[in-house]
Amino acid sequence: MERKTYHHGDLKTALVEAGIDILEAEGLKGLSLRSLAARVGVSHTAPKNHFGAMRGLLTALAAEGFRRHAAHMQAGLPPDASDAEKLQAAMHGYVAFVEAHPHLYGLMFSPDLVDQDSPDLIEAGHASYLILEDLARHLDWSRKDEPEAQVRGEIMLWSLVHGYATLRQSGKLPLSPRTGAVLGIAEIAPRFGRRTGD
Amino acid sequence: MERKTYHHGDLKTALVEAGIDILEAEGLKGLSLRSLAARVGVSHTAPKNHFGAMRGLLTALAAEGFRRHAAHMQAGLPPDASDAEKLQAAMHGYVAFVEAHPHLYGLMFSPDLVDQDSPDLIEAGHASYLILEDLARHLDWSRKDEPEAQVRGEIMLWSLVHGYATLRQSGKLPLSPRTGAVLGIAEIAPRFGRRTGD
DNA sequence: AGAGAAATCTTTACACCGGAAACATTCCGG
DNA sequence: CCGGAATGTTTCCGGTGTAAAGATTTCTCT
Repeated sequence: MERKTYHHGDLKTALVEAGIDILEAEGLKGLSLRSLAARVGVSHTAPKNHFGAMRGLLTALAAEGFRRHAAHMQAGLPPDASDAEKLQAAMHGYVAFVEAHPHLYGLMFSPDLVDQDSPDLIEAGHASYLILEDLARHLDWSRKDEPEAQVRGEIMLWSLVHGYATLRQSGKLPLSPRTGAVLGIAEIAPRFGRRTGD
Repeated sequence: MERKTYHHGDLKTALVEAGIDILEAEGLKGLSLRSLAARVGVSHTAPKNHFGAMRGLLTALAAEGFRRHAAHMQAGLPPDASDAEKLQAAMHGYVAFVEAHPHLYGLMFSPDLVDQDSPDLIEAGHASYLILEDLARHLDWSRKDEPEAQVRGEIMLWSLVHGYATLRQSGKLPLSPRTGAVLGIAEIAPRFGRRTGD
């Protein structure tokens, strides 16, 4: 990458894009400030002006990861379908995204590498979570003696998808298609809650 | 750490113990071959004889993590209790361990840092999983049209605990005690499956 | 338009890191 | 008891993140 001007023009977004590219191609260990800067055609200290330090860069990458994650789930929702079917599709999209971008998803949940207080990250993460939450809202988790079971149910749903996806990612679950299929868990999930009106 | 003999005597286990200590005190970024070797009182290349490289050391740490994880769950099981109560206790112990040793648990599920083919790691990981599996075996997940629902149920249970624990660890779940309490999810979990004979 | 301030990028230097290679010391089995 | 194997050290190398100081461009204000 050569450039003619002293200033890059849009270095910040270029670094984020190249950073995600490296992350997906080589994983975290392949992502260094120097290799990243070289790819963009800039000195290895240039990123400091935009991200402060490595931690800031990784935080920006994680936030972008949440945005892409949300977009991927959103894009996979069938427009005319029941809530249960939409939830199923969202969970399927969730797991598929993790499987397609394991390093990026891992970074998104690495508090040691990412600044959890970043407003950008918090907003992107919350927006992503809202997709699942909205779909789970239509399930009835309540019991008379547990007024907060609804919220707890949403957390459970998230825990289930996140846990399954990360276990797959870490190679702990052999992907025997009949037992571990993504669809399997997405099919069975809505049975956790009794649908309203059932 | 000073020593009088040229040979350490039991360097391998000393490195594992010190490695876990550093991991828990400072996290992964604080764990370097040099800092570790210095703490044990040995040159920074000495670990190579026992672990080959950094990857081998981290693999040994992860395997030890699985052993401690299993021991922690096992120790927390009430001796005279129903299967449902034991499962509850095991899940509680699972989450508690992750919360007490976040960096160690994170390493245990980091395929980029750990050799997933290590026999030692595989055995330790499997032994740990068996605790949950045995307890979940007494739940009846089966439906007539899904002969493999039992296995799928065990995977779901593991996904749920693992997902909840790691979401907590990553700070994504605010620990509002009434909604996110560890006990809450442990209480609600057995309802996923219909107990045999209910 | 022009001058000073701010933003952006480079160069240089430093401490730390993991790993390879050659060497020193100790242990252990024939 | 001796020679090979195991264990540990020294030295060196390329690579890393970051701090500091200087160069270049753009922005802002008058």
